[in-house]
Amino acid sequence: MRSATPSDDLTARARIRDAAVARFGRDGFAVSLRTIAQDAGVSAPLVLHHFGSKDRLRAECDAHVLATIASHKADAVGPAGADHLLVELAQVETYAPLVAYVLRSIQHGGELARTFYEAFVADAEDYLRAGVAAGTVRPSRDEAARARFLTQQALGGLLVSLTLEPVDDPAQLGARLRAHMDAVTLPALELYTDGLMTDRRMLDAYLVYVTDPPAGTPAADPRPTS
Amino acid sequence: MRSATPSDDLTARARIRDAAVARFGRDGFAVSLRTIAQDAGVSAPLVLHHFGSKDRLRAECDAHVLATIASHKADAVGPAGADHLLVELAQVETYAPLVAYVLRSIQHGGELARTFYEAFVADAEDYLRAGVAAGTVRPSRDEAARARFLTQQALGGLLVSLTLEPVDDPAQLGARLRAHMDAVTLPALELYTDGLMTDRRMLDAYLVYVTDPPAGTPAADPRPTS
DNA sequence: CAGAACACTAACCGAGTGTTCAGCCCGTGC
DNA sequence: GCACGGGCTGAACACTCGGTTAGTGTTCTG
Repeated sequence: MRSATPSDDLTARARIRDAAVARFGRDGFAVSLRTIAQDAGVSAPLVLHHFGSKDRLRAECDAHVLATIASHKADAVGPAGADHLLVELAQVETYAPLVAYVLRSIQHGGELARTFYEAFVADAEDYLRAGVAAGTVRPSRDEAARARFLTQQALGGLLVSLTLEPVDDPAQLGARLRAHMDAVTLPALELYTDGLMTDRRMLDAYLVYVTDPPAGTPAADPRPTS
Repeated sequence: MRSATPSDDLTARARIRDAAVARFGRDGFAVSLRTIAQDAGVSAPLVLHHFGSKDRLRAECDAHVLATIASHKADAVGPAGADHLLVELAQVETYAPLVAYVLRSIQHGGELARTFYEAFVADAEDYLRAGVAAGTVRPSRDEAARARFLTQQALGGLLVSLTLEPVDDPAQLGARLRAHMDAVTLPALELYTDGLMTDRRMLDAYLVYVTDPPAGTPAADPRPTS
């Protein structure tokens, strides 16, 4: 579809899409079409005229954000995965709205959220595998679970921080994320380097527990009558 | 306020409040008063008659959930803090809606969310302090930051997991949270026991970086021309 | 210049929202 | 018997929402 001239993408349609991305990222997906239209400097029906419905506008925003960030992912290959990419990207003023949109999307759930999340998990798995191969990262008993765990926690921590102390001005999102990283780096590096426990008792206990669970269903089913 | 007879709290008013907590937890705070009223088996105006406005109903739900969970917190003093309390509580069928409400609240932000979060952070700080004193937990260079970091990540991970794969039936929330803990326990214990890195290079590099930052703005400025 | 195609808007629609109001039902006190 | 008052409801209000329609200019094409 959309076989029109390339200049088509530089006109009001793109303006509306960008305004929608910015508004969605700022205020969530419950914002009205009229607000978006006003931001773009057009009338509300024109939004529908171009995108058909609010859902399709949302879908187009998803695709746009996904494509834009994916195209800039190769460049920003840093030492840490997952959230670090978003933080780096949010520093660049232009991409801050896109990052806000992604975070809003993950907070809200839905298809794009899962897509991004799975991509982050895959990235983390690659990084960890490379680290293990290089000898800088300890191997895990379940590499996939560890990659998922780490990205889930990193992304979730970011989200909690941002939800509890929301950033009003999207221009300050970059600084805000940087502050989050600053607050998190020391505890994270401590934990990643030395761990938390002084001995292996809890881990060992869990390992024998999980390989040889105490007879019957563990704790989920209070009455294992079957 | 509410100096009425104690039986007042067992009637429709309480029924509406409970229905509201359940619905808010299930579908978020955007649900209509009519839906809540229907759940409670009353008319929509009666909800207003009892609570004045939707906001005040929300506030009353907040207070109720906060009081109920706080009163049961002393009992469920477990080994891990923060999210573990919620998981334990969600196992009990009666409290599952309350837990859903809390998580929904943290996802949404607002006052109650901050209240709960800060309480969790304080709890984690206590646990960690006790662990350090008992010699089972390594001391940190910044205990407050570590407590905040750990609860933020644990809570955020829970939230991300639940948002990306939402649970439809509130009765399954307990099982769902238990599954999350199962998926997370092994990587977490591995990380807490052995850490992630094989050497101290990154931590040491960060420590000298943070105590003696390279002149000028550190990393935010891509062109340290100075 | 005619005419089609396009970008765009004012006015409107039906649905759903929180909220208000007049009044019903029913137990209680005179 | 009857007024009364509180729990409660149906109808309706004012408002906003996403979406539709009909019609305006503008612009490009032949």
